[in-house]
Amino acid sequence: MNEKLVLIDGHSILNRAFYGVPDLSNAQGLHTNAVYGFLNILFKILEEEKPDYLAVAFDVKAPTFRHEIFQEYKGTRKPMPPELHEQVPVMKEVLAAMGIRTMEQPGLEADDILGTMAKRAQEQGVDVSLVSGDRDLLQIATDRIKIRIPKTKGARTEVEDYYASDVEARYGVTPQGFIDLKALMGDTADNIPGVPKVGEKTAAELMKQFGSLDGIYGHVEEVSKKAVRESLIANRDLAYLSKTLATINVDSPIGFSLEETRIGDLFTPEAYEIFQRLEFKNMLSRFQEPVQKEKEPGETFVRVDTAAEAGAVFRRAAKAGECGFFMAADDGGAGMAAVALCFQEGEAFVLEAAGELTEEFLRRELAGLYRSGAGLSTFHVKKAYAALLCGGETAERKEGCGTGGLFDVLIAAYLLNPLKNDYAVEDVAGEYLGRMIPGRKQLFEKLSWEEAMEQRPEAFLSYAGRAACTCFQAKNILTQRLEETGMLSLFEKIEMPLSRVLYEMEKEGIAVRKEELKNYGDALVGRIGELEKAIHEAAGCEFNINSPKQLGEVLFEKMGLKGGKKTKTGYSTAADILEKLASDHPVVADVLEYRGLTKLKSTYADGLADYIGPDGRIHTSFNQTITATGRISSTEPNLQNIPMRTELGRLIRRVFVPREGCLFTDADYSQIELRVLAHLSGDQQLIEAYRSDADIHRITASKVFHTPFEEVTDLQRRNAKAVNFGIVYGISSFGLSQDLSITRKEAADYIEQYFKTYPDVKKFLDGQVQEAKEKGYATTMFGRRRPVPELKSSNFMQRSFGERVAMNSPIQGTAADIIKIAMIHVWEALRKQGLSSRLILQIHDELLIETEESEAQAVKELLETQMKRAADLAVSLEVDLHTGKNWYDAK
DNA sequence: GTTATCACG
DNA sequence: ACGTACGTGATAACA
Repeated sequence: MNEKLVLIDGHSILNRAFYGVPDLSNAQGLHTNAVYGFLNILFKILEEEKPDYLAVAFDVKAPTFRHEIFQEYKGTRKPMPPELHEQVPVMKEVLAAMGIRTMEQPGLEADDILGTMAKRAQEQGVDVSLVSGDRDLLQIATDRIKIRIPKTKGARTEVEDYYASDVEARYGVTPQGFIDLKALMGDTADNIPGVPKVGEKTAAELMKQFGSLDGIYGHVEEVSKKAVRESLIANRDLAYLSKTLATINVDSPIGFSLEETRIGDLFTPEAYEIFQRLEFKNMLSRFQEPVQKEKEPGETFVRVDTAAEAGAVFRRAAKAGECGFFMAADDGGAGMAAVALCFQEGEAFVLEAAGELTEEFLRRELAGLYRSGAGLSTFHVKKAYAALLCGGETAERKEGCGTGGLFDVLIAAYLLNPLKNDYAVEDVAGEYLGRMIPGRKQLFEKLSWEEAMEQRPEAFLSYAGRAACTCFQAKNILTQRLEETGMLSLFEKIEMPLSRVLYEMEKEGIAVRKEELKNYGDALVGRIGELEKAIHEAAGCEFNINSPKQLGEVLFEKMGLKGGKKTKTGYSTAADILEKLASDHPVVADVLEYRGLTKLKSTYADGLADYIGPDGRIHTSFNQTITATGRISSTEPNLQNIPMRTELGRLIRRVFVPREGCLFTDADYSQIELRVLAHLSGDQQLIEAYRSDADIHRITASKVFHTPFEEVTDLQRRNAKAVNFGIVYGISSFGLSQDLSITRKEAADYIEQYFKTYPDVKKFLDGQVQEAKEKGYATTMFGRRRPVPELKSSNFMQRSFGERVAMNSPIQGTAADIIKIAMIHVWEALRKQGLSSRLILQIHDELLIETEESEAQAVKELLETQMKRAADLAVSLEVDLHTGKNWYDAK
């Protein structure tokens, strides 16, 4: 078995990875997608080849790059985008850390280095795999040198392999012939002139006929096309010059030997640190276990397993006055595997729920610690309330939401960077304490806390201990960062109290009538069956209507509807496309109806049923650290997207009911985002419009279309409404034209008129973009920040997106801040007034209260008061109130 | 696991 | 010329 060398064309693969992998960046804003993609390709190749030697070649100077998709536009050399440029040194750093030889040499192109290395290795009896995205390398393929070209196919990469024989099979020329082919065609991107009049087709034909460049010139008179023949004769020198230029020099004077490329351990501690920094979390699992650092000097984790000792630990924590704790609890606070405490740097006590230390015991002790008035810092406080609050609250903490003294590291980290997909204790440790610690996934993969505790006791001890220490230590720095960024008050006054409110709302849940839900679902089945039959009949075959792929094929190929391609995988069958085709064939309407009904059935009728608990209620999760703008989200199930817009869908709200003796009170803000816009922009026209208390869309229509208020048509009002929405989203004429099915020109006119009507709105929006460009983030009225890294992108699309985000985020975010404030005040007012009515749902601009019948009036007044006064704007906040015996009736 | 679709504000 | 509305989450299909 021969030894094996893998050679990689560095810039080419990096370039390919850059365009093949969606934009990624780490916490420092460094782009990482190309490096990530490169490593994925590298690992795939290494797994397949298991080589003995490995090296990566770079050009010394690579100012420009040519991407595959630009190859057809010969001569277009795209400058390397800065997002890619900044990744080149990072890539080299990564390779160096992994002990992989990088080869670059002034005066030599990467191709020449690769070719020479490949040839020398071959001479030494070593098999070679050369990985490049560039087909030019095919010329050095032999029966021992394999050229491997990675292709991004959808999500994963496939590799095309070429030995010399494969080149011939695929292109009809030998690797040598490949050079001649290029010499004939030329390649402006590589500054190879080629022979005028000879393009891709002609060159291939000539090569087929004569076999080589020499062959062609040996029989040049036999070239049939006159123009080509004359050009060949006239440009003989040019052709041979081109050949020289196109030839990769496999005898370059390189200063690299095969031996120095021998592979060592790639997964070194240095590499581990870089991977951490780049946030390539899923790649960390490739590292051997021992990479998890030895305990830092002076770091001690103590396992405590008797009640007496545990009690002493809690007393010491209370005495210390400041304590970080970490609860290893998987679901919403129900089961707790362990709790770890840290009240002195570098020292943690881990209390596992076992033996004497029952969960109940731990909860009580924790609650006692909290009642003692100690400052507590933890990660995901919402999960801890079940413990913290057991046994009641102290009188002083019954004021407000009682979150004084609590600090949630998760929420703080979210506020400081709301764009991350997930937050974990280990990330906070790395980002804010500069301490790299092994992550949960890395240590325990998919184990539950309970399993981790049993199967990896030592790792569990140190993870839990470190987590507690991280909470303890991070509080200061996070507080400081919140202060510096102007978000401390947002954190203390809004987010922390809100976490308590959300906990209570989740615990409360909402009652759902199971039988009625079942009936609702059953009622859909009949019609779904009818539609299915009708659609299959119209199509003339049975197929899965739920498959966009099959549906597209049936509609657009078999039935010949004109639709054209829309998505990268095929035809779009989205509702807005189908609606435009509804008049072409009756089956389209059936498909749309079928879609609507199956959605109701699967997501709502069947989907919700799975979440009804033993208490007959659904307890959703309200997530506080998900959205980029500051909204909350709802999962398992999502109760923020229960149907509303169609009557049939809306009927499902009848199954959501208040408990016995209660009714629902529903309160929603009227156009809160537009009112926020009026306030933030200070536009007098818009403010006046709201002060006049008339239909805002109608007023806008009247002004924009220069029509007396009374004569505004429904269409004009609808258009004005769409413009109003568009403004909030960060308007573009294209987006508006799509929404209204009008031309872009007309849409642009509407927008222009709108801005003439409300000139300060335009000033405001422009200012927001400007400010976000300068600062790198957008800000809400309450200081919440959303970073907008897209504004720096060199890509037009991305940058435009950034601009819309810069316009939208302050508006959506401020509205989110306001309703959060309202929620806290409503919750506190209910408690203060001793009412038993409960806040149970929030749907962005709407609150739902399960209201004790006798408290109906009090609740109404309280809701209206608190919601209206949640923020002091230049326009009033209006609230619509409804009551009913189910959610449908209360809207 | 990713993609397309569609429910909500 | 580029190709889009802002913010979410659940489902089914498909790889």
